[in-house]
Amino acid sequence: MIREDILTAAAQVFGEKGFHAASMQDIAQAVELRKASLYYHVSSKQELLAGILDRALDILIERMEAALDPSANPEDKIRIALITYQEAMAEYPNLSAVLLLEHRSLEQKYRRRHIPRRDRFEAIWRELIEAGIRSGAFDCPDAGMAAKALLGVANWTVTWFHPGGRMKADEIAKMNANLVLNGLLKRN
Amino acid sequence: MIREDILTAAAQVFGEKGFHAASMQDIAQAVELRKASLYYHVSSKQELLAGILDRALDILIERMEAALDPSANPEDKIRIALITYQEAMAEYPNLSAVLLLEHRSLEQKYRRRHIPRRDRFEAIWRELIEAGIRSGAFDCPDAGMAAKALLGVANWTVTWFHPGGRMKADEIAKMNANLVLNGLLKRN
DNA sequence: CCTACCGATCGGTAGG
DNA sequence: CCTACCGATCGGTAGG
Repeated sequence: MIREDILTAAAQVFGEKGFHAASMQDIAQAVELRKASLYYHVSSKQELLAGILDRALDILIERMEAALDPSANPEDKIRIALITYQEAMAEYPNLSAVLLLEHRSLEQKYRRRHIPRRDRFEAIWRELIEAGIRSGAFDCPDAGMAAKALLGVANWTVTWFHPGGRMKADEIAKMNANLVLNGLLKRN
Repeated sequence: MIREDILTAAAQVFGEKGFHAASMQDIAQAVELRKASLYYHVSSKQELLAGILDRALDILIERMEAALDPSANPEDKIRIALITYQEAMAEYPNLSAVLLLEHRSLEQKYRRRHIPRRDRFEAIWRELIEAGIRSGAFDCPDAGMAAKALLGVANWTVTWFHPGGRMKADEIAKMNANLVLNGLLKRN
């Protein structure tokens, strides 16, 4: 589908320049069409942004669900989830960057659909942490805050990670998972 | 100075809308001038952005240096630095948001001046962590990565914190500091 | 510090 | 999917 190609190109352009700095002309050039032709496949720049955010959340949630073993203990679940999440972000850097940094450019209409989905994604993390508190493994006064901290560690990587850098994505993912889990686990 | 007022207004507008979504007209309106009059005090929109980033780094570095006791142990230093940093960000939310999220809108000329300053700021954190590794207090395989993780926890708050929310800034600062330090400290 | 204005570019539409 | 074009707005300047 051409629409998929346009979405991918838009994610790249939005991810590199930011939503408002990117133009429909930039996207048209990336898919080798004229700007006006984009509007046969897409109704507006806003709808394109919303489509990217949907796709990004779909992929990330799907990956995490596929990786999580329901019978594992809370500690292992969080470790697996965190590593999977970070590796998926490294695999789809443009989608991730747009999801995490550009959603504020969404206008009301689309934002009201998106924010609840994003909140549900955040709730997955909070529930994983709550399970670890209930089991007695974690020493943590507030699961919601811990989820924000955990997501801060993971999400912040989109602002600085580049594939050619000193460390590979999976190394970063493991080290961050170790640090976060060490921070959550109870001390004896 | 009127220039200071313009900088403050610009930080607010850039912080709320993002650099490219904000117009010089928006800033003029906020300081009750005509758009053209801004150019008597400021040479360009880019220079405004650069001025905000300078001011933000100046304030944050000054605060941290004032709070740090050189004779304290590494663990206490990091705790104090982290709490001070987060409270300063809560006190200057617009400057902080622009510093952390809008620097990529800087054009080459200004970016080349800014990035080294920002890197030096990051180096402060890495060195604090290295001191803790040397003293034997921290169990951490890579100080640079730990600094990125720590900054992720702190910096990510600019994307979600609002003064009227469930938790106050100083509570968040303390909880994040506890989590990060717990993550860094060696287990016995 | 203002009014008036510039060329460029924006998102989007008409019509085929 | 194209050419041609729209009104609106952009950052910035001229001139006083």
